[in-house]
Amino acid sequence: MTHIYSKYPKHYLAVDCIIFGYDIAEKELKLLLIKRSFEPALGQWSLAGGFVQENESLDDAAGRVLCTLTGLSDLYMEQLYTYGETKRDPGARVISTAYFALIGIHELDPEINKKNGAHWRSISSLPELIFDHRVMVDRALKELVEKVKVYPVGFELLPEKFTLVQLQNLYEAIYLRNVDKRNFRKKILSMELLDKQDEKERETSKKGAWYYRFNVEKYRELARNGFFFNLAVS
Amino acid sequence: MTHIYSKYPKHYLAVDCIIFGYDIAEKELKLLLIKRSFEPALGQWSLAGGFVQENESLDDAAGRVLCTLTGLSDLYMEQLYTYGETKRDPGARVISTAYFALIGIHELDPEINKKNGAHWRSISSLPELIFDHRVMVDRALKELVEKVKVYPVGFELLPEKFTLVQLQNLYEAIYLRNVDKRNFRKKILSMELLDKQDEKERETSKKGAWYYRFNVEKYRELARNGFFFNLAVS
DNA sequence: ATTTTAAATGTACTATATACACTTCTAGTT
DNA sequence: AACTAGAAGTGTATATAGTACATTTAAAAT
Repeated sequence: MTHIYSKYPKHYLAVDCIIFGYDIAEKELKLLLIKRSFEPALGQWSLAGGFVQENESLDDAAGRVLCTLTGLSDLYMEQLYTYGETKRDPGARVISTAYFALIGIHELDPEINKKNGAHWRSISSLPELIFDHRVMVDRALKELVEKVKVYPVGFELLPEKFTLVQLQNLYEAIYLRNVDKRNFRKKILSMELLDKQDEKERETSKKGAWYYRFNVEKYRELARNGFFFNLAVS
Repeated sequence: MTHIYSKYPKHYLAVDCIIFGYDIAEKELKLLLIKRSFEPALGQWSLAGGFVQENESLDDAAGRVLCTLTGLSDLYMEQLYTYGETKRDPGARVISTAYFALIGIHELDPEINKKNGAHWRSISSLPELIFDHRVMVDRALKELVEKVKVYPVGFELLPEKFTLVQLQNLYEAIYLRNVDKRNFRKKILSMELLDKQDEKERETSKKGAWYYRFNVEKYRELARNGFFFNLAVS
């Protein structure tokens, strides 16, 4: 007996991951891209992707792709959009769900990258990407800008301990504009979500800059009570 | 010769549409739901959906489903989220991309609804829905609330001509809270996007309320120059 | 003429966002 | 020991936007 749905066509389904990182030294937002080692489009740059298997959800598939590539699990990850144009992949019709992920570059072993053909590339000078991957990246960038305004996701791109200067530089790299130092500090500190550490970062200045940590528990507690994170600039 | 992707599994792909309408008289947000006339889940309530065909994009599929159901094309429509849990449909593994659409209830011929088994149901008293459709609706509702704050999409739910009272009632129905009449009017009128008509709505009061029209061209022009629509309330 | 009902209107206050420049700290140099 | 250099750190005044709030106006019905 044929299945009730059997008169409908089936499709290849993929996930593609837009993986953001932030380079503290260069003060630049980066993307983890793959130099393809297989056809079609061998040798060209692409997002990390993979086909959705029978027994895994979309989220699982994206998590698997991310974990295979980075060796990391429990990354910040979010579904972005599903791209379903019939001709988007010249190899065959493939529908692809894009995910964006945020990872601290420091967490990632450069050896793993080498092994996987993965490279961090600056947002400001991206190579040409295959298929509609550039469209995905542009959407992810927009989403990231909106997201960091009202959710404390920027911290995912920094190490556990970070300075206010580093945090501000990150926001400037995402917003692509300068932010007033005093207003930025006033705003973030007034939320009382950052715990000042007894330790200074001493690489970039003689004076040194105090380390802070983002207090996730406190944020969750406040958010439950209707608190809204906000670091938007106009 | 087998195709390069042939080692990967294929999947059923569907679209489901969360169709919002607004009842001016009842001042209530509504959803267009289907009483299923086929298995699985015959007789239960569901969103309007359909399978994605070989030769159509996801957007096309959603447009087709909407058009089949309502007889209307060029509806306001937007991709919402893709649901890919393996067991979400008990009939078979089906990945579904949810779209939300906004339509003016007045535009829709009640006869077409009858023919299609479609019914407008109040958001405040929705029946139980099949599969994960309730989850889709909840996400769409959240999205709608955020959307009407910063984009002029609420007008899609009203007739061409509407009064400020009707517009405010719509926002109150979406926000699920009362809004100050004077502040609301001040805000929307200061944007100078509404063209006052020489005609009054006379059904609901002796005095009558002036009709307005939303000026799309003006909005587009302003938006190009960095203007941001905003009818958020805190 | 009076009543009734919903539409229409303005101002004072509060909170948030923005603009802006000097002082502090400390390692390295003289 | 004093000086220099370079980045970290800090406060206030102004402008803008958000909020709270009550009376008048219009017109149909009696």
